[in-house]
Amino acid sequence: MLEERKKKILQAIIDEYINTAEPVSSGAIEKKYRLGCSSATIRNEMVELEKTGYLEKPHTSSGRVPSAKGYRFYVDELIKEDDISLQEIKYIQSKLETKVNEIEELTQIATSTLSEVTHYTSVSIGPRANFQNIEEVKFVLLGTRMLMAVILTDTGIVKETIIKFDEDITEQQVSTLNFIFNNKLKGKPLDEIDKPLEEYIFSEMNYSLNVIKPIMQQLDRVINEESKLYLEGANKAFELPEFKSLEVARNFINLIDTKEVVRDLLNTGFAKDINVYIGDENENEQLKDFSIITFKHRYQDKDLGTIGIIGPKRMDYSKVISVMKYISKKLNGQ
Amino acid sequence: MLEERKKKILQAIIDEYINTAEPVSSGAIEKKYRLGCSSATIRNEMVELEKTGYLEKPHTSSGRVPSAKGYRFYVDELIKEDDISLQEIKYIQSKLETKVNEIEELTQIATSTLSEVTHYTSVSIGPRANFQNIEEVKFVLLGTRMLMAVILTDTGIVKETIIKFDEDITEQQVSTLNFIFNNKLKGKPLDEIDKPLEEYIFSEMNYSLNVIKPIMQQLDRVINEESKLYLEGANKAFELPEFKSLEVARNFINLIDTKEVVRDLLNTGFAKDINVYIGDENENEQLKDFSIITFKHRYQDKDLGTIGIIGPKRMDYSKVISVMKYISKKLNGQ
DNA sequence: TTTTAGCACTCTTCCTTTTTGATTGCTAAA
DNA sequence: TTTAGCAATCAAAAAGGAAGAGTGCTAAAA
Repeated sequence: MLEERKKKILQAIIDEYINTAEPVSSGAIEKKYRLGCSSATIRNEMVELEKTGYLEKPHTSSGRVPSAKGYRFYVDELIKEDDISLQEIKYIQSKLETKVNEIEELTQIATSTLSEVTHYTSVSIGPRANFQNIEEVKFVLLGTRMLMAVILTDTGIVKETIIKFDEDITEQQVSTLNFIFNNKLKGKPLDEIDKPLEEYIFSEMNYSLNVIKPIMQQLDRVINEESKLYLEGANKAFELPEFKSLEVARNFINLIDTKEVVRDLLNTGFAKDINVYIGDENENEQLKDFSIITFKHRYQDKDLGTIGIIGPKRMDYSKVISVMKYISKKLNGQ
Repeated sequence: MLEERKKKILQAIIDEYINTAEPVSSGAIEKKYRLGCSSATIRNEMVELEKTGYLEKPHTSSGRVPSAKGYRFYVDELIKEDDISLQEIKYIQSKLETKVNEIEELTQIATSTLSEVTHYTSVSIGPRANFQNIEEVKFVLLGTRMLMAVILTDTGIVKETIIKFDEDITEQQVSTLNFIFNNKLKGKPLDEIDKPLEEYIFSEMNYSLNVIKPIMQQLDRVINEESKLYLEGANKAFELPEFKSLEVARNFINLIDTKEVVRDLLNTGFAKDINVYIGDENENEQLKDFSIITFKHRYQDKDLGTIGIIGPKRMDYSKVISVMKYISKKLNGQ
């Protein structure tokens, strides 16, 4: 689709731009990259690459800058595989070996490691609770009027919540609750906890409404509640030259401060292992100046959350994707 | 210590500067504030106020700007009491009425409300666990090799943690654990959970080391672990004119991104109800351009966490302090 | 003695103009 | 098809100048 030399020139321009953040001139390419042709030839090719939409010019007499289409081609066709050093591999290994008791913690360690190695802002979120099946539900009485409900899912994720009552709860009632919920819910998807169970309890058990109602409400809340966002290295963004512009900096802070947008981002589209959204490929207007790269934290093919990077369009895609692939492989058990 | 007229002029200058973020001229004060004297007189007083260190001049022919000493005097002596509107009171009331099951949630609601009403970035942290007494400890078996320990403190704060084992745990063992911990620990401060208990268990119970060791380790971790920071409205800072300077903006992001600094801030010095740290009154160099105002979330005089605001030195101290006082009063039960 | 009008002086800010230098696109020769 | 050469373009930096806000000082007024 693109002749070999054009590819090489495009790759050189994008590599150079990723490094310098300055529009790239034909002269710079001629000098730095041995392509066996003069700057005039490169210039001619650049005109073509601009006509076909891979490059852009900030103004008439400036060098070229990759367009979104250019980046897309770069990511799809020109990316460097395994752009990761031995040192980085060792660092990631040591970080991921940390012993954790909760999966969420491992996701967070992976997220912060990703940010440290790539120097971009990273973000993660746990899996949607309602896609998981219930393994076990346990109720614990705390004091006399407070109940803790602990839900264990088949993916090994534990969710707990506290329910307060206006009247005393007896240990007897707690045992009954434990019995009902475990018999009725084992193996069911979490979102089935709602209606059918409520009906069952009311018909079969004739259970006190004052006790069941708050429990159902709170369980419903916990199950449907979005899991917490974890953000790491927001300050790293400010090292980048694009953040010299106050406008861009402000947009970025607004973006990561309005959690919903980031959440949506992490919750959409997982056709591939690694998902790359470049600039205005994102539906959200706020994201037009940024690129997002995400992948799923999987263990034995179970979804344990999503991890992503938010950075400028001029991102080191090769590095980020290589690091992500490595982390993803490690998380999934080698 | 300062004559009446000087006070009035200082107050006028600071009020004006807080509003406009521009150096304040003698003429502006004469026009806007009815002080019954000419701009020349005000000018003369300003010279004195500068000599005694309350004011500063960015350059020879500019208006005056408050110094740290000026702000300090303003906060100590000139602050407006109850600088809070009826509308704001109503808004805060409605927010704080939200029914919550966990105290942490209430702290967070208070924190975000504070940010919304004042338009500054707010931050909060839970109480130090090891200052609290244990009310109850409960162990719950999840599956066969996972134990959840739930600790209820006398302040009503619930902490839970998961412990994983390499061997199966029986319900029998769990009951024994519940019995031991509750008899031995009730009413004790959380940090006594460590050594004495371990000894007791080993001597009295002859309990399997494989079970007790991980439990003790994990409990120790949970108790000594700092509670999570909650940050709200970081983007609000970018509306302020001082954040036009990239330097300041970057410092701010670095600050709130390195959690330790914020944590230290919230964990120090509670001589007064409301604590104000202006600019370089903060020990940390990073904070020299910012002011911090903090207060304790108390309920029935029990410490439930700390809530604070981080903003520019040119902060609306009257408003922030009034709003904080009101929120603090409401949290403490009217 | 205190206050105030008047005014020269100081600096920043904003605007315009000039200079510089990088880079292109085109032309014509290789 | 490639390349050397060169005029044309335009942003960015530097330089210059005008405007205006504000001060500090002096001398008169209260």
